[in-house]
Amino acid sequence: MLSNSSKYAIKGVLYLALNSNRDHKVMVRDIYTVVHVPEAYLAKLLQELSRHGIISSTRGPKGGFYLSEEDRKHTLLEIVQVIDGENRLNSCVMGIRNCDMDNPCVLHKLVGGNKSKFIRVLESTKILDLVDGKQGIEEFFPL
Amino acid sequence: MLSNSSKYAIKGVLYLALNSNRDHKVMVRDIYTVVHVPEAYLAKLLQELSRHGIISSTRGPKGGFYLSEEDRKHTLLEIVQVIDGENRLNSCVMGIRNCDMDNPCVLHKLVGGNKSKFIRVLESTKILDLVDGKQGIEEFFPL
DNA sequence: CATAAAAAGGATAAAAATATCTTTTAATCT
DNA sequence: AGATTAAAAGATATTTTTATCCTTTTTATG
Repeated sequence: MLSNSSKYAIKGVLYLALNSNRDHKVMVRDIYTVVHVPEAYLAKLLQELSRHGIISSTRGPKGGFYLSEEDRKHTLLEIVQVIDGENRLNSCVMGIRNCDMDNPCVLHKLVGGNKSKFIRVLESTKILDLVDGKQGIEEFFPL
Repeated sequence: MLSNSSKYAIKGVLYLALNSNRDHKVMVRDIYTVVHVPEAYLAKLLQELSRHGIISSTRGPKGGFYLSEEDRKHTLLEIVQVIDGENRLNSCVMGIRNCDMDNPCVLHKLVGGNKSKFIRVLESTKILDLVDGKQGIEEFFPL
């Protein structure tokens, strides 16, 4: 449903949400040990998100990745779509051909409701929603 | 969430549910064109299910795969567990360490509810439930 | 008993996902 | 300007998943 890559990406972004801003950028090196994702791999994912304007980055000394206030308004779904592509989430849970959310097959009806709900959650959850909750920051870690 | 292999397996079993019984066994050859799964690959999956006693088979002329009345009482979850292993479905949706359904992380709470529901559907749906519905057989195909 | 039909099993191949390594580009700081 | 730092980009490697092929074993039937 979600690839590892997407999960990694979300974790990375969550770290950024908690620990970065325009004046405090963080290097992949600071992130990867905390979120338990291989450094180079995480770098790739963040680069991809950056290219798509989901997160921000600058090169060079004092550079790094960070989230602007605007960035924080992006949804989890946007992250997933950048990393996994548009299709993965929308295709039939059961892999049935010619079957999607609009025209669900019999198996789809069984489980499809849950899935669309899952997507709706991703769609309606902004990055800032994750952090602005009542929970303390600690609750997020270890990721 | 579900591997392709699991989906293939479920489709194959569904075909068996609709088209086989102890007195009418079917060959992989009859199934694979209908459910759009590569012949040899489907054979492997069905063999695996057969070894685990989820479906039945006999060799030789007039042999093939089929579902006994007992077989039909197996759940979709059992199929998935044979094919994907126990772990895949139970691990955290977000891939967070030390997080499972009993001790959900923050991200888990967001989406975890949907997932456990998904699992509960798989768990509570027997093979015969799929076929005994009001829907006509045609509705299941093309798979 | 011979033969053919069909699953079972083993070994290999191809593709996709995951991960690492190396080089390039851009920013900052002497 | 030159040195250094860090992301960006590109190339390569590894692992897992998916798929195929080929041989062996079992079994019904003539």
